[in-house]
Amino acid sequence: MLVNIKDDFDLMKIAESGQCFRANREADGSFCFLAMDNKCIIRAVSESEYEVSVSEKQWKEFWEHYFDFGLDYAKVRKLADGHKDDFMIKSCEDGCGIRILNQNPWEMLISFIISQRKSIPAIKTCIEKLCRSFGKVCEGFYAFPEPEALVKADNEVLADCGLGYRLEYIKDAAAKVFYHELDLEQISELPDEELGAVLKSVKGVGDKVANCIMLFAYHRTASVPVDTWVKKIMEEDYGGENPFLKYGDAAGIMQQYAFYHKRQ
DNA sequence: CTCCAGGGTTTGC
DNA sequence: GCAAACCATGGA
Repeated sequence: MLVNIKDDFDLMKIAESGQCFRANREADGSFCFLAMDNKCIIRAVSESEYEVSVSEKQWKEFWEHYFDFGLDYAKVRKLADGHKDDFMIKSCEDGCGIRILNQNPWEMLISFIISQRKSIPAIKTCIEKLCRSFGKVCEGFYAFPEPEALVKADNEVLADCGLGYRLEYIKDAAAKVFYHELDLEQISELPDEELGAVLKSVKGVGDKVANCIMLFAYHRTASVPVDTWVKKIMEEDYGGENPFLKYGDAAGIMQQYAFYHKRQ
């Protein structure tokens, strides 16, 4: 099916933005996005036209929300001009096309627990092994594992996925979700501060990982995950100050532009 | 071989 | 309250 996309949309930048770990460029130039047990192959055919592998129903009901087409990113990028914020103006130009995806909270919880002290390629490898070992077999791919599969997972097979010391964190998270000690859907009603506190009750989830889950799963765009790259930005480009807070509800989006720019 | 990665928890002061 | 030590593994 053909879809028309007029707002910022750069598949390569989104796939490499470090917010999703199961998006890849194929040899033919198309991009494959996997989310839980959903798959979409998408390819640019002209300036604003894209060929997608899913039905109109699936596109409207799932992927439009996934790619966050409800938000005007061109408008967000203009905020940097208003603050005369040179580093952020460059970041917005450089990162133009990035969007904050609406991803599954469970997938983000597990993915970002794994992310600590790992490079992005290593995270992707680790998650792919998890899916291959514990995910449902779908047409041409493995789904992201359900909580039940990880609760019941054999520790040796889990260890072979390269989790390292994070294995007990993953087990704790899976148990809390599977036995409804943590309801990832219900907590979506909570205000930012309480949502963050609940997420941090999971072992291995600290301030940074909680903020990633809030931003990339619950679309709390005021959340700013502070990682090694953001610390570098604050130290090297803003004299120790946090340059994102002044953007309020757009802080997390500006952070994502800056993260992309700094990593280039 | 060495270094470090989208950090968090535990320990010691 | 804070800083330092420690954590297991893969990719560059």
